Amino acid sequence: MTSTTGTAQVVAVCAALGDATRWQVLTEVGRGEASASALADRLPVSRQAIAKHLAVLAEVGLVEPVRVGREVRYRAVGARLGLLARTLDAVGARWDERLAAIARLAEAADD
Amino acid sequence: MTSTTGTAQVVAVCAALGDATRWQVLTEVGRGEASASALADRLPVSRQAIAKHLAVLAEVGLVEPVRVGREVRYRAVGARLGLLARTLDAVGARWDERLAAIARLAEAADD
DNA sequence: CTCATCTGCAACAACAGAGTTGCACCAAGG
DNA sequence: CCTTGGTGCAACTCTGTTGTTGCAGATGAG
Repeated sequence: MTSTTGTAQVVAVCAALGDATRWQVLTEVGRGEASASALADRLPVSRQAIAKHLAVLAEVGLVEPVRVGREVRYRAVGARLGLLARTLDAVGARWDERLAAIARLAEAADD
Repeated sequence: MTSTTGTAQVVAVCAALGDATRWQVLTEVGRGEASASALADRLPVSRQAIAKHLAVLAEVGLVEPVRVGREVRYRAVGARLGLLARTLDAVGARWDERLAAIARLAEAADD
């Protein structure tokens, strides 16, 4: 198990986050554990559509199923989002650092 | 000017990052400024496909066009990625903090 | 036991997007 | 001037995804 996220997983998680309805489902789950049926009452889509979104979110670890009696509630996993955030930040920092290095070289060449 | 990213923009940027080919284009640009034609030589897709990906990336600010003579080179904007990372991290932290608060309540109820 | 409710599977329609090819246009260099 | 390499636009195909409806199966409540 790596502490850094592979590029394939980065793409997968971002793809999961890159849908307006799915983001709405995710944030709603973030407000508190909820089942697909409960979410269908609050959101303007059918229960099955929400179930599919939850399956996608669970696939990449952004959400976790919790069996409560006969219903399946889902809870948001903040750590997964935090891990992605750190990976993205590291990549972005590398780009900017590279540009800064080039800028330093150009400045040194002026002498 | 907000220091936090709106949900619509979060979804848009994540959607831009949620494609394997586009991520490949982005990381290649991150290695150094490059034009669509130059990228087409290194990647297994046509120049027009790359041009579309660059347009999507530029739309959300992950990449920036730089005119050099008659060619248009693109450079990766790490700050944009860093901003997204901070937004995602804040959201994830909120979820986990909420869960921790519930855990504290449950523990207090045990007394 | 019976009923209501929640879940899961499957088939289908509709839309979005990724990729291609082809052509026109512009600008630098011989 | 003319050629060459780069960009931009448009149309088309094709695959994947989103969302729907319908039905069957499980499971707790009365």
